[in-house]
Amino acid sequence: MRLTKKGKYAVSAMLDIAFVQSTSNSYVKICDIAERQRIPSSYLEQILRNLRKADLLLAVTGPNGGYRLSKSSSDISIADVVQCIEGKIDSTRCGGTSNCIAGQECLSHSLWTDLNTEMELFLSKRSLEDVLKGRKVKFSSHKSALETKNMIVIG
Amino acid sequence: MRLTKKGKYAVSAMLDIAFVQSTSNSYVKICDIAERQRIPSSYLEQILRNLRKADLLLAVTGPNGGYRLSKSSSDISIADVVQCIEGKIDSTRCGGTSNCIAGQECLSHSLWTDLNTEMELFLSKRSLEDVLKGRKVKFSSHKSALETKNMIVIG
DNA sequence: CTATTATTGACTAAATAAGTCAAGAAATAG
DNA sequence: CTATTTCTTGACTTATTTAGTCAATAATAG
Repeated sequence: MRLTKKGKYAVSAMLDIAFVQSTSNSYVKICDIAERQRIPSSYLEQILRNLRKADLLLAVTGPNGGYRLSKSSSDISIADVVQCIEGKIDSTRCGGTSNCIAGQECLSHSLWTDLNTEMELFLSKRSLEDVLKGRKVKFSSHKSALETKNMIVIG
Repeated sequence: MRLTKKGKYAVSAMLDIAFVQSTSNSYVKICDIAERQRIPSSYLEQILRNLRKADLLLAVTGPNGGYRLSKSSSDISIADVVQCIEGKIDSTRCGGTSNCIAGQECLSHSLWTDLNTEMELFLSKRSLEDVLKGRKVKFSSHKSALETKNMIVIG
């Protein structure tokens, strides 16, 4: 499997957006996400662009624009996000063709495909909402999203 | 998690050795493993060296020398092999320190550590022997290991 | 019109993985 | 003891991937 910073940034960003949406109705700007999640904003642009193309995000240009989840945070799995950014998970040597060596499938082939399946399952079972809920929130609810901006550590 | 060609080569090589040992008593030479498993032999040297340093292999120099497993194939897990080559699996952004962002633990932190745990467990549960046994062997048992050499695709 | 914000694609830099090499040391067969 | 076989070592190069940058463009609210 592949799980790079880019994929982790993507998950952090999606969780950030999901969180902001859960407390306000506004669109979320790249630069705000970048600041909160400590992600280089020009890199984040690239990432959010892919998430949008994959229809996981909606974007609105212009003043008060930004990003929104395209569907409920309970309908987007971590696997959706990771696969969008990292591509299809594949641990095999042959790229899944089973032509590992001299046209034959090797034994570790199924070891790696089984591992893939395991990981995909793990990430598919968890929605953004699940992950958000897993957290003991660190700020009191009467504060606005803006006020607590610096405290949100959803990364 | 990290799982590169190097780690997969290592697993292939260990399975190859385990297999040869299960049919004969001889030490297994780098160049034979390299040929069967299609691994650049000078790269394989480097890999086997690490497996030896980690006491997963024993080596004997000189004519009829080569490598042997240091213990039973049922006592060496895939996790042992992968961790020896790839180092400790760590998917978190902070390197496990929980200082993800501004000194605070981020929410996805536990997502990634849980994923780590899951994968480690998966690989720990499988010994070399288990993986070998999972295979429907493709050659009849009356042939010698040497005769069937080219058919062994344990990769 | 102007300010704001996403969009695009091509670009560079840094890190990591993959692979090579040459010289050496150990063991053994003969 | 000598020639051959085989592992040992460490430094090296190259290729690939990841990470990050940038500048110009397009859309929209007010």
